[in-house]
Amino acid sequence: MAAGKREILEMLRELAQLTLLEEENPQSFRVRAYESAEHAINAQTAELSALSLKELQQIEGIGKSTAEKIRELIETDRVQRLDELRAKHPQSVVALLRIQGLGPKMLGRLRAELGVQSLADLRRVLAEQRLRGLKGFGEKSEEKLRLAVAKLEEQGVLDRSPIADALPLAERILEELRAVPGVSHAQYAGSLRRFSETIGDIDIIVTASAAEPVMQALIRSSVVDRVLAQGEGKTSIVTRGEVQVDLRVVADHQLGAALLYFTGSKGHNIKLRQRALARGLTLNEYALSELDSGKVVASETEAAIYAALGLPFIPPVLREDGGEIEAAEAGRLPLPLPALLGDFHVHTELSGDARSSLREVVQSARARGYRALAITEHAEGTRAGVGRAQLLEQAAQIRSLQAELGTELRLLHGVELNIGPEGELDYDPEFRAQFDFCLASVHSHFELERAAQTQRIVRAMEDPSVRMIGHLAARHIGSGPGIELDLEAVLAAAERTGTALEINGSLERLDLSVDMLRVARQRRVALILTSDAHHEAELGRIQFAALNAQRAGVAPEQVVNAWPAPRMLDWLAAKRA
DNA sequence: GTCGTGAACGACATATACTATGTAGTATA
Repeated sequence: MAAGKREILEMLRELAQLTLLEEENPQSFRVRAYESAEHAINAQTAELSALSLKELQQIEGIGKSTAEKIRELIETDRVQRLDELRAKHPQSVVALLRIQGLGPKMLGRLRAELGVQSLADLRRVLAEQRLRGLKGFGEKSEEKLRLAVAKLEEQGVLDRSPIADALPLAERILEELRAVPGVSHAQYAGSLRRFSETIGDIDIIVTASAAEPVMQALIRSSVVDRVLAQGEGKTSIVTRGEVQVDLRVVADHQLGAALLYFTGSKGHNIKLRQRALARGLTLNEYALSELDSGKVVASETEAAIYAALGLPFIPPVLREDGGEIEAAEAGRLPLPLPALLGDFHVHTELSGDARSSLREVVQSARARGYRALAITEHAEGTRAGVGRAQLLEQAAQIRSLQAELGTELRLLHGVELNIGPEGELDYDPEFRAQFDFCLASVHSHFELERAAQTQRIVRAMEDPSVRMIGHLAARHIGSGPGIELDLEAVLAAAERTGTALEINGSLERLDLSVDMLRVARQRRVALILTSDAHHEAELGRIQFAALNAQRAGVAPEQVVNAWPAPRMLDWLAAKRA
């Protein structure tokens, strides 16, 4: 099979890693070039195997050499340069790079001077205490390496955590740190603040009158398994759940610079620092200053630093080094979504897996200023599903509640239909037609092949009762990859049938994903943000959906619940042709 | 490795903290 985007990305990643071993220098131009090519390819949405050598070179960051390697991979399924490097640096050696604290230079010396070619070799020289004999190594570095090897063998390399795990953990740690006397501000930064789907480590910024008590509070926290590093300004720990947490304590007036630095991304930071240099300024995690005099230009807020660099504030979710600085400069940053006026995927205690009463959910929606709310229990096709009699009873309750509410909040009696393996839906057409709002989603048969999955979704869309497809990919971040789909075919069907697609705000799902949204925003497909709340307190999750939409650059015009209330209500009332 | 300038070559490399060693490696965004 011809290589696709995934294979090309894997090739570039491996080239970068092997070249790192080859040159023993992380700053090598080649390593950086492969990494930037990986970045460039990742941003492509076109079918790469169809691109010629020339067309590939049109992509910024792809030159002659990389373009040739990509074509070579597509045409022959192998790359000569890669094979050569693989021969020189066997997989057993590459694997050693995953040991924390072991970089390309030390690894190079272990190979050259002690003949280490695998984890087994490394374990042997550690046992024989031969490492401490090397220049620049001592007992401590030997012990540190021994510990790192043990950790790697125990449970593999530190994995990235799904955001659904990392966010609550970060909130919990922040709560502990905020309780420390002298702390004026504590928040998370890093990929968590950029709202990435998975989080490598949790970065926390604290401003406080003194750093030491804050560091001590973290080290003594019950979540801590071990301390990796501890200095005056920075402390790193690993939690018992194997998540690394980095804490920085800075002065109040440094908060903006610290946040900017620790929020990243790395590529975004480098671009900002280069931009600073071009203006005779230098940017570090403490301040933006004049290069020659050292005079501080801005440091207190991120906005002030961006402004001093001639840029508007760039929201954290956009700081991925994906052209956002250029867009900001040209005034083309995507607009944030306006206040959302409704939620169209909410469960009450009637669903077996939800907790709040109808009244509690409605109260929460009112408090949020919503103009529309769809109550959408699971239909009978799922485990937590609800039968006809109960739904009819709920319809009556909703009618009477609506009478109390007047026009302030329009209640919709909805349901979340289950899409069966063949696209079949719950109940019967007449019963489904009674609902104000039906969404349909996949909850099982994830293993069907791509064509069958696409077909079942399209069939569901063609049913006149279905207004929206819920969590299209049916994935669970970190555990279930979801179903394979022909996204273009699904989008075409959504356009044709006027079916909206959900942006589900549950942190386990975040579905449509950012990648899918980037494709969907090119089409005339209506999108609806939802919380998929199973408790009244979870209505706020709709903001996570909004972050995902913003990250993908979705325009407000495409989002039904970002429209003015009359237009949104018209859309809901409209019967499909 | 890429890219821009000018047709082969030079420029490109942000800024800092921590650790274990006595200058450098590794790590972080």
